[in-house]
Amino acid sequence: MTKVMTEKQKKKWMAIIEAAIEIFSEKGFHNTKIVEVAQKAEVADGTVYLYFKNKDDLLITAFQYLFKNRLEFIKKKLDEISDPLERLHNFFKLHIDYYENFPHELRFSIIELRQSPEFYQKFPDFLPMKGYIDFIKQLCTACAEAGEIKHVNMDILATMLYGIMDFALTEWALGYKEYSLEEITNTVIDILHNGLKLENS
Amino acid sequence: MTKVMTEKQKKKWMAIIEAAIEIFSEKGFHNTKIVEVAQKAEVADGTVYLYFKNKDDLLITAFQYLFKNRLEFIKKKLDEISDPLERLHNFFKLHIDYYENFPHELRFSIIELRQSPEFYQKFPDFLPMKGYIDFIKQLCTACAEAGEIKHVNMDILATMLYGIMDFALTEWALGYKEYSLEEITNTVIDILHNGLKLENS
Amino acid sequence: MTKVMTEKQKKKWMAIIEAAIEIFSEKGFHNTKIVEVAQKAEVADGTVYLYFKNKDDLLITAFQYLFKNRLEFIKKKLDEISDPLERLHNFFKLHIDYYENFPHELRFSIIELRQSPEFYQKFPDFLPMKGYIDFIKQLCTACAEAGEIKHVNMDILATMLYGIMDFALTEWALGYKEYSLEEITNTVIDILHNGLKLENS
Amino acid sequence: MTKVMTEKQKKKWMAIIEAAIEIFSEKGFHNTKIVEVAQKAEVADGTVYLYFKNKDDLLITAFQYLFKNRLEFIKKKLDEISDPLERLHNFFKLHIDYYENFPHELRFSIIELRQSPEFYQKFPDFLPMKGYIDFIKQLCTACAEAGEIKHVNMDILATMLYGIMDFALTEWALGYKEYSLEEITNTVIDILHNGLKLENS
DNA sequence: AATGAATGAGATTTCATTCAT
DNA sequence: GATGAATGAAATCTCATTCAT
Repeated sequence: MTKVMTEKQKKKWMAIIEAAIEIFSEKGFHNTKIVEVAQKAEVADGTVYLYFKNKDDLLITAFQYLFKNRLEFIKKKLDEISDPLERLHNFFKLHIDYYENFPHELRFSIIELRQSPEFYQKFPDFLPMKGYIDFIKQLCTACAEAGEIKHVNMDILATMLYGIMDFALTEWALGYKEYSLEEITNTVIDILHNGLKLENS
Repeated sequence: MTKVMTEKQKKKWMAIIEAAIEIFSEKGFHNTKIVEVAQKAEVADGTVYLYFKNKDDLLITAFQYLFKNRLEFIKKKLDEISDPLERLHNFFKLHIDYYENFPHELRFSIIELRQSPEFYQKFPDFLPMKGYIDFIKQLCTACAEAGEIKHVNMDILATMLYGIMDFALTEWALGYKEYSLEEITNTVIDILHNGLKLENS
Repeated sequence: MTKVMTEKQKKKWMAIIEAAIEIFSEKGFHNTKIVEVAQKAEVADGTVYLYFKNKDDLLITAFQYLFKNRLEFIKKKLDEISDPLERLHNFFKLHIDYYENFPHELRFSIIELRQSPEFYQKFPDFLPMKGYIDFIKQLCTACAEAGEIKHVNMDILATMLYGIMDFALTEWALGYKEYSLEEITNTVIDILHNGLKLENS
Repeated sequence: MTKVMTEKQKKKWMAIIEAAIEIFSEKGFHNTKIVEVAQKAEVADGTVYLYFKNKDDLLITAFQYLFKNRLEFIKKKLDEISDPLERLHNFFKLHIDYYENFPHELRFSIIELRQSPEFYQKFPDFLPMKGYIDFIKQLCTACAEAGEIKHVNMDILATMLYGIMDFALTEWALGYKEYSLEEITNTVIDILHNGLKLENS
């Protein structure tokens, strides 16, 4: 794809990406046909190849687009808050909110994120979650520095937080559990903050 | 496959399952060719179809085999411990130990577990994690009843615990982080038990 | 296949159908490989599937094409004749002529027409001979109404006539008999018309 | 297969042939699996290959067995009749009777008789109908010699007669027509004997 | 640039046949 | 001789990608 795109081309690029995300999340990468994506984006099959090198490239670009969007959405909202702990708690809520509003993006990032190792070997620079987890780490570090939480390994903490959210959302999305997302959020925040230990123990 | 198998057949069945797990975890389900599995198991392509209905069946059976084995392995070890909290902590350690010993099983269960929704629709009874999470729930409930931890929603707690382990292991397996698995385990246990709140806050 | 075809596409469609008829009649349906058909039609394997849903569809469409063509060819020629008996006799001759001119169509319709019951169960609407036998029935009925032949069960008569032609042609096509097709035609017409009874008996 | 068979082996041979005829006639040659035949005959798959060289051989032998049996059955019955015309008429009735009693043999001989030309090329000696049509020819010749019917080309007449019966039975077997087999037989005999010409024409 | 018809490599699965027991 | 597990060749059909228009 040429570097500079006209407005019209940018629109087409986005139409394809968004069609791709929607269908990837419904059917999974391997069960998605390029024709379907093209049809949903209202372009010809061949056109997809004018904008993306191949199907892999479409997937990767879709991920990056998705994570970048989500992080921007959340960062913007968090800008209004200054207290570090408050910011961390709200991050959780926003992350979960986001998926309530864009459910197939959830399915997409959950289902397709974990590609085969071969995929990662082929594209070692594909680290869509990195920016995301780094941001969580920053939030945690800020809390620790403000004396609001303990000093633990912040890499581990951030990973742990992402993992909890990711898994809980997965289970919720797959419809196995009856509890509400809000209930999850509150329970998780409570456990993390206060621990499981009984107060008087 | 006929219900009753001779010893020889059982061996072949296992050879195929294990070859499948290994290759599925290296390449992912869709990039694995039955011929490869057959070759690794040292049987002919057609033989795979004597033991498994089709590729999907092979995947499903592989999962069930894996989860059953892991849970049995862990349950056996935990039998020696009676203190509920001790049992919960050890469960963590054993879960993580297990994967240190069988690394491609980790990759397999992490990578392939979350199939496309279509897959779940096709096989609604395929809930390999269910038994696993139920067991975690039992461990937690025992702790709560013994007055060792707070009474929270045990479904959420169990899911959360699984999610943490799962995600941390994924990150570790994919090689993004330098910290050791032991460090993860200890940090996680500490956070969950004592919370992130500073002692004197 | 889309309903509307360009001239170029129609040509390709016909090339495939005709290649199929030729090879089906040489080798039979089950011994015909799609690749062979594609090669003879000078298209890629995949192209066959752009024009026909699958191999069964190709067979069915080929039949319909063949019977429709033959019936049209014969009807056109018969239009020039008005005497009912004359028309019936000429129908015979034309039917047989047709196959002398298009020998593999003969082999095709003879060999493949009688598929397994399963085939008929799968495609209950596939009655390529129906139009053909109905037309014979009309010819016979016209003769009877014109007082040129006896009133017998016209369904049976039509079926009988088709059966005679079909079987005689088969034997001839398979090369068992030395007698000419013309000799067959004349003998058959004589027997049917005058009966086997001796004049003076 | 060794030339000399014990009683037990003969039984097995027949069990396989009869299973084959039954399944071939239900599903057609190409849709019949050797395993199915073996199961119905209550032998192992491998055993079929002890008695028959391969699937083709099984088909050929089945045909020969069938035609020989039918012809013997009919000849025996006809032995009781001496008038040539009577014998010819009864041949018709018996032929049709036979199939009423053994319906899948009908389907079998109708469906599978006309294999691909390749099949005939491979097995030029496979002429199961030959003996049958020859017999019809003898019956006709006898009538002619006895002055009961006209002298026409007896090859053609015999072929014609077989063709009529075959096609009428096919149509009847496939269930397209409502008329009874008896009605067919009588109409056919009448037409052949008296012709279609009106008496007074 | 956009189209979509055409391509053809590739993978699952079946099943006739073999062969060790 | 009988068994039936194992073999592996073979064929349909799909779909990412190309390319003539």
